Amino acid sequence: MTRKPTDPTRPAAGPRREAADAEGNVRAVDRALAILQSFEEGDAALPLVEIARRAGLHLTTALRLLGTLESHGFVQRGAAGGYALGPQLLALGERFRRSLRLEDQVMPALDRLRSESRESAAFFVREGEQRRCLFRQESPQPVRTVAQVGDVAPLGIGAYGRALVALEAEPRPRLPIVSHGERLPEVVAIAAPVLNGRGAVAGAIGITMPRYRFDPAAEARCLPLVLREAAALTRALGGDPSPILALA
Amino acid sequence: MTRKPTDPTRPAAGPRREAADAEGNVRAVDRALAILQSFEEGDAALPLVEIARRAGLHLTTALRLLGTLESHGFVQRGAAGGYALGPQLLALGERFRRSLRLEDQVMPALDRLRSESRESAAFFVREGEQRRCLFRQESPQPVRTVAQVGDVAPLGIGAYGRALVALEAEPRPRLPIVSHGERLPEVVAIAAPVLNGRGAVAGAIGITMPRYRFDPAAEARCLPLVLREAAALTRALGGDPSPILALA
DNA sequence: CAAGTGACTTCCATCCTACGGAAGAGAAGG
DNA sequence: CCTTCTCTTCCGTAGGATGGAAGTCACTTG
Repeated sequence: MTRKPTDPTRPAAGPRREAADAEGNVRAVDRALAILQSFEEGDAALPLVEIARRAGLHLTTALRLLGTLESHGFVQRGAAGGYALGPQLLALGERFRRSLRLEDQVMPALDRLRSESRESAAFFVREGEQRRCLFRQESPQPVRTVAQVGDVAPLGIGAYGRALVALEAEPRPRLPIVSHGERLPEVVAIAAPVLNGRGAVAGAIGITMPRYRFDPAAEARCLPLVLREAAALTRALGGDPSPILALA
Repeated sequence: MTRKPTDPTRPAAGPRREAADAEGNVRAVDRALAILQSFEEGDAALPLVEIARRAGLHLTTALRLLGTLESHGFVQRGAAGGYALGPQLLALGERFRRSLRLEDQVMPALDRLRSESRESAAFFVREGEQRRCLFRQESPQPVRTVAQVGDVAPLGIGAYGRALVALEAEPRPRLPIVSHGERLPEVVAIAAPVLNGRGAVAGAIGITMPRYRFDPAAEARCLPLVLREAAALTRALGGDPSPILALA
């Protein structure tokens, strides 16, 4: 018999996270990946003890796993003597993103959106019952960054989240979708779906801005922009934008 | 018996890579990371057999490790039934990059370089005896992309590679450094070092263009741009740009 | 200055887990 | 139908990962 989901003999106390191992997984790898995922936004270099605590691992175990991760460049030792995420992750992350072959089409569209709206533009894709930010261009204005590349958010809420399911929702919403503080307070987002060559939803493109900058003038300026780029990007991906334009 | 570097009984032919395990590493983790690294540029989804061959692993072993990697989102199964890199890598790669806290300063500088030069701009950091591309803004012109975020290249060669060591080279080179087809044929690059608040080299910033676009007019336009942004970025990082300007 | 504290590292015997052989399932092709 | 190929499940074994204990080092406290 193999690993039970709940093991009462586990180190206990209160490790923040737990290596939520699935049945049949390789434990050592589960734990190593749990270590990587124990790094949170803004953590520069974490001391060994902290990593072990977060991942719920024995000190020795964490040390050994970190050594292995380090020798592959997945973590690196900080100058002040802790462990930080390593550069190999950047290389693989970009490789993942390029494997989707969206960058060449999406980035120019985001560039146009940003320069014409002077707001942050982003592109999300659906990932099961979530969505993930794949690309982003920051507003040239000194605004708060609310989202980050690689982040996940729920489907069905927020402009991007609703845009991704817009073509299967009943009743069909008008496009582009505008959300006022729907997921994040004080934030307005405008988004529309993008189709690929097979007519499926490839993602959602749009712009995000602080609410105080969203007035009727901004609305009149930005909505057509988003719609235009959603259609342009759909064409660039070999798709037919008419299902999108039909809801405009 | 364990795996020798060369094992005649291996699945045949030539496994392209080998899990170059270091002493004291956790084997299962070594192998899992080797699987991740066996994905190359342009590989969309690899069949299990191919992954096992590249990583030099038994089929069963590769399958089990892939299962574990999949349950953490480090790989995902393609529609056509193979394995591809997973979205979790993007999240962690970006987290790594943000942990360096350079993005807010570097990206605006790259934006300016790109929009004023209409060429691709990039920022490299030193990583031991190599350098790695951390940020990049693509030229608006339809040019060939030569480098990618996350890529590594050697130090000491190419404009960026020489800029990173410019302040310790003898004799000191003039800045910015210009390379004509030095590392990549048909490519011209212009780069200069960037200093941080402690006076150390934080990285190198510059632009890259196809050789045919580099004429005296382009040179007169671009060199000051790179120098200006190297100094501006140095100031933005709290450093003193005078060592850079002294070599201009 | 010595004792104490806390983070990190090394060592090693034990037990359990990852391993890979073998065989089954499933699809594609002849 | 049989062959061939890729992928998957199963299970006994052995070698590897584990974690306790003790050692090192730097820094603080009495």
